Amino acid sequence: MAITIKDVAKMAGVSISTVSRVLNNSKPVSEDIRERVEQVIKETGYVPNPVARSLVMRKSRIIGVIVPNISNGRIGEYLSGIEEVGRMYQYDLFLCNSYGELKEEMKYVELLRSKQVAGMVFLSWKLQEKVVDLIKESKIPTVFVSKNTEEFEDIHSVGVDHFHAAYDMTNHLIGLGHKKIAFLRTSIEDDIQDSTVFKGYAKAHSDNGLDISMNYVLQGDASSDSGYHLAKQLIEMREGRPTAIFASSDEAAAGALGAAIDTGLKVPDDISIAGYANTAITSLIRPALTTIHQPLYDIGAVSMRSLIKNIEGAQDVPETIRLAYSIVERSTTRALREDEK
Amino acid sequence: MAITIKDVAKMAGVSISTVSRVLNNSKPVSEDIRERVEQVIKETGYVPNPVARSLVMRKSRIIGVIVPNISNGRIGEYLSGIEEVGRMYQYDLFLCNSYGELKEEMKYVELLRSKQVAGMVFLSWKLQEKVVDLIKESKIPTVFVSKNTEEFEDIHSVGVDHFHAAYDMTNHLIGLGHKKIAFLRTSIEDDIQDSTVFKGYAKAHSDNGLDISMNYVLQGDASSDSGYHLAKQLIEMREGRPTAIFASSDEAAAGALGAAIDTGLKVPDDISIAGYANTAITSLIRPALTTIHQPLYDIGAVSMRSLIKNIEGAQDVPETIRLAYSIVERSTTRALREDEK
DNA sequence: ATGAAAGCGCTAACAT
DNA sequence: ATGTTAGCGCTTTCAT
Repeated sequence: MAITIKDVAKMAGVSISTVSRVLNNSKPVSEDIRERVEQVIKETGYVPNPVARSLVMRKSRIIGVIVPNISNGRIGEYLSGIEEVGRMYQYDLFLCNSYGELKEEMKYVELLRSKQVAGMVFLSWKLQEKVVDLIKESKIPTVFVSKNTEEFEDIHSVGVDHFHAAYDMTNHLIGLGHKKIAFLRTSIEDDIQDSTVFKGYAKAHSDNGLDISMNYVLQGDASSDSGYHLAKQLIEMREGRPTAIFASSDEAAAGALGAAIDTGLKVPDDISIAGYANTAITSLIRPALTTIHQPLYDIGAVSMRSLIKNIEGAQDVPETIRLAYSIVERSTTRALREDEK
Repeated sequence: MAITIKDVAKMAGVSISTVSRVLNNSKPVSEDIRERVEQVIKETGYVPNPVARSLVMRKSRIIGVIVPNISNGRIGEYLSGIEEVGRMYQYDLFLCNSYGELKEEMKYVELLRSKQVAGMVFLSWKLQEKVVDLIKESKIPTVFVSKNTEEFEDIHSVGVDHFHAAYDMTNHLIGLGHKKIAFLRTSIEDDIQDSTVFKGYAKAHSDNGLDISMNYVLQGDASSDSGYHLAKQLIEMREGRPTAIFASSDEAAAGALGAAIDTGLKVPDDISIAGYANTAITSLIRPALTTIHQPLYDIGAVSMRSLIKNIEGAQDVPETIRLAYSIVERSTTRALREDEK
């Protein structure tokens, strides 16, 4: 059996309340007694039992983290940031993999609530109203990271302005002379018009007096496989083959690049490709991928810090934190010559 | 306040022990009472408080998972497997990122012990004796995943036979006619002779009557950056440039490939490259990377399953589980012509 | 400033 | 078969 507060009390010749007081600095304790207790703690290596603590305090130093896919590179980078600041503030992480499924998300929120977590970081490909409501009702301080956080009111969220990010990239492509820009969607919406990223893509077109053709807007998921197959479809178009592909995930963009190379196309000579998020693979593949840099690690870190501030300050002002993104032009995009436009 | 066992007992008109019994099926309860209690539970949506449970049982349904780097692709795949079977058996994951540092690893083991986790999955780039000893002493059921598990006795481990995997790949390369095979090491050992993977590389040479040149054995880490710079060194060699590079991580191999492409070399025409682990990037990059397939997801899943079996069976027979690996020949390697040998 | 005692929500030994 | 009770290890009134 591990040593308990009782043992420490006995050894120091004081009551357990006193030990608790020196442990938590909750009430004044005379100097000599404090020293005696601390001495015993050091000697015995006593560590308070966090389980007992949580029970009585109805609160733990555990942050529940719900993610849609642990093995995804982007999630990994968020997680690094989350973990880092969690550790800094002595919070522990309780990991839940929702597979992006609403049912799982709901289940995990309930689970975390029963675990008495101090707070939650909720990452999702696409936020659903039902979970948001459940979380609000649970009163557990939560920060959200998702592409569609702006659809909800009164929630804490950290991220990038996805609408403008997509807008800027599309605009950039148009500025390069591209008019036939395909868009690879990576999340399933009931209605495409709901997609924040798509809205940015569409707005950039209309602002430039360009129509978008739904033949160029393909639906898949964020995987490289999906990008590969979608791009293949695009490349095989008899006429009107797009001159650029904008994928809303780096993986899908990498897949598209693979498809281009496999079908003998040169990138960016024959087709331009742009990704989304600036994950590690973008600078690893050749040609290196043009993408939108998003400070994933920072988003993770900031969301965690903001969450902890919220927990400890017991404040509850919904905050929307937007971090800067930037277009990173690498080697998969180029300007069209006049005759190509 | 959430509803407790007391409330349920009162509402069902029974004692809390009875409720506890139907909850845990620990003792016979008459059919009608059981039904009444279950009815109340359903109506109220009561969920037992796992914290209180852990306190009295001195055990939780939490598995601590210590990993060296969450954002690493390989770790992500292990984690998926771990998470999946954990979920299947209703165990929750407590995540710790050690950054591969012994100090952190030790700290986390202590932390997890105080959290009364039911068991641990310990992933490490390189297992150190100190932490193994600490874990053994803690008596917490633990399964290890690391390249050097065979250096330790009486530990549970799941993985691949890294010695033979490296041996086979080197042998394969030699069979292709390569005699000048560079080796990119990815983990820092005090003594290179300690490295299991290096041993495989060396043995394949000696078995084929080949000497290894330490000029070809470069030391870096598992990152693509490291692979990039190391490969660049190799490529710039005035004479005796290696005809093949065997990197002990896919990322490093991908970096090496980038270096080759950037310096105008054709792969595999001018140089062959092989990686290690068959992570997602290997089939994403072009040319697709020859590597050693390791069932990462399965290793995660099997280690978790084996751990749970251990926890629940209360057995403690150290087991060494070796899963099959295989050489995956893709497009970064080729056979040398007679005149090139 | 210190100690005694209640109680957090639950399980399990003991009693009936 | 069911209820009573004693903790699990800790924090926090409430006395002193």
